[in-house]
Amino acid sequence: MADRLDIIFAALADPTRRRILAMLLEDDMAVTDVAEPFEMSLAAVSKHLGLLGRSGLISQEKRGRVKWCKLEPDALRDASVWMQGFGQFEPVNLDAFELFLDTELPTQTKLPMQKDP
Amino acid sequence: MADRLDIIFAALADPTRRRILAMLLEDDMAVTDVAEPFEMSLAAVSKHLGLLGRSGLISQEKRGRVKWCKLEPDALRDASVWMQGFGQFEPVNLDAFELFLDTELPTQTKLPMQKDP
DNA sequence: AGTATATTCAACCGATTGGTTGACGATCAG
DNA sequence: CTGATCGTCAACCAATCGGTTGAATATACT
Repeated sequence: MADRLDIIFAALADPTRRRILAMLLEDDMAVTDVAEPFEMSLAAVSKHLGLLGRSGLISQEKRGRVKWCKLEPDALRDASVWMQGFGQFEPVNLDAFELFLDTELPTQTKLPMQKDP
Repeated sequence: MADRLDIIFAALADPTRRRILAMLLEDDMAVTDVAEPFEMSLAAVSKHLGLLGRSGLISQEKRGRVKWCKLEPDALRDASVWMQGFGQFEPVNLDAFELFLDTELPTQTKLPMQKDP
């Protein structure tokens, strides 16, 4: 039942996981290396990585005995789009932005309003 | 301890709360009216609103016996900026959006990239 | 004053979360 | 084969979450 956005936002709602994502922004890493800067156990970090993997924010590929973690920034798109719906705060000017939406993008532009089952 | 981003993302990680935010995008609402379309108890919705209030995503002002809830989209800015750091992808339509920014808006347009502590 | 409306509070519940530890299965090196 | 390394699994724990119900508190209506 858990919506995709639920999972993404929940994944982002933890500082350890955000820090992991920031680390992976620089380069792919093995699980052990991801865990190294943290003060918690390896198992704990492994769990975080598992959750990030299930959320789609990272992918994991095992090569030999090491499992490589790779950032998948595309997974953030839905969440980002959702937030854009509220982001009239955005760079500047609400009216101009709405005008932009209405004129430049004839198709699917309206903010992704979401029905709930 | 809980970082501001923790609270924001956690607040967004629930479909009920996202739906509430979407409702408030249209207009300010009283607690009872917010609760009306949901199948859960009023108290449950009140809790959600409390959490949204603590997150800063909405503000609440009591006038008479009714408490008005107002969306505060600025609270999303930090989270949005954080996500932009990973979102090399475009907000809506990259080219058109940048054109929009450059033409309609002479001032502060570039999206801020963010360093991580 | 008495009643209805708007909202929260308090206590409770089951499920989930973020962490621990110790054992375990793979895989590599000597 | 032996031993070290990589990573997960399973069981446990305390805290939080999302929901319920019933009582309590304001404020408004008549």
